[in-house]
Amino acid sequence: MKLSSQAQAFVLHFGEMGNRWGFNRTVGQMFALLTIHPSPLNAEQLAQALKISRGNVSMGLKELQAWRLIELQHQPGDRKDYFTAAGSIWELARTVFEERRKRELDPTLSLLRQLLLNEPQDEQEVQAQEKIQEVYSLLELLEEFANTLSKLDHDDLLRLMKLGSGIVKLLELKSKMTGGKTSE
Amino acid sequence: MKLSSQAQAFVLHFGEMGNRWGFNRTVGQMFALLTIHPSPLNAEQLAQALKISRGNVSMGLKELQAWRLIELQHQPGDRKDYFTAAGSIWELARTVFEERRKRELDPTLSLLRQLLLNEPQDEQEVQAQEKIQEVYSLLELLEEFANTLSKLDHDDLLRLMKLGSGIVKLLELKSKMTGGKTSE
DNA sequence: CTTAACTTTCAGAAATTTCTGAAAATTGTA
DNA sequence: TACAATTTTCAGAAATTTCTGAAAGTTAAG
Repeated sequence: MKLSSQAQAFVLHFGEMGNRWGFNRTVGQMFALLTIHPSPLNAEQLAQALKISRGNVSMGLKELQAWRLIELQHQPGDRKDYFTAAGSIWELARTVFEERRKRELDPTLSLLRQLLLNEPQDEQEVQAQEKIQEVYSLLELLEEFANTLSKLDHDDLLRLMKLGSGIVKLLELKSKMTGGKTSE
Repeated sequence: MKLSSQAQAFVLHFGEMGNRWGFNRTVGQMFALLTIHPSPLNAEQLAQALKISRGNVSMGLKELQAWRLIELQHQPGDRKDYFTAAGSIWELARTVFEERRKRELDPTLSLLRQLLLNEPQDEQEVQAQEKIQEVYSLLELLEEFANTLSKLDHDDLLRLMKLGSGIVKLLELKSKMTGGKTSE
């Protein structure tokens, strides 16, 4: 378990970006290491490579499994649990995307839905309600769009992402064919 | 500065989601309050409404300005600084999207670009390099796609997001016209 | 059943982040 | 310029998150 300086830098960086991506430093490092390492690793190896405690590794693995980002494997004749990244880079990215959608969007949608059930009691509340409705509509649309993207197969997703400004032309094309704008 | 229970719940929730969206509790609360409140608020009012210190408000306002999510206004005959959310809900969402792209993608792209400049020294490093290249390509594509989306005007964005599974048909349509798949 | 290999748990320690409030800095007005 | 109103800063306090490591739990093999 000797890391090249390349791998080292990669792992440390993902540790630092961890916060922003939704997990903590060591979880980020563990994920990066399992992603970049060619073969599965066990808890002991992770602890040693990252210089963190065995307990911390155990907790981190649990979290990465909750994110569905790693999977357990067994080596024949070895009782230890070995882990690897759950799939290709693209699959991992998809999973992160989906999990983040769940964690960042769903709780808010659920609360706002709740709030919109109440009857506003005065002018103040009517105005607040309107704002809440706007936020809700936007987030709901975003959620649906995210779902749509999640369901695209790899080729379609790739094509879509590569469209660039061609996307506008395509939208106009569609517009002409069906003869309508969504905002009308 | 009396908050309806609606507004209260909205503000508290955005405080709690704050972490996940890239800022801390009180910054999240301040942003929510400035978004839902019909008129601009000054620092004193924010401190009072959220029961936080004046200094904390000052720091929070600074951060929200760095995010370009609020803007300063002045009331005639009043020396205090008043703040409101910087634009409509849609504009705010766009801004959050762009700022997050900057914070979550750009540093990583920059590091990976750096790592890819090094000549791999052995087989291990060649393999690592390949993985890094994969991650880089994906993130770069994501960044470009995010840029494309950012540049779409409101109507186009709305149309795109509402396409749902229609998006596949549109992609196929394009495919037929130009006669190619991106993956070939 | 027993044991040894391994994993998980969790109380408290350490590290990090956030918050307070008093002092310093800034700014508009006279 | 002087001053009062307002905002900013920042050292230390408080709150929160993360981490450790020893103990408890689990599991496969004999």
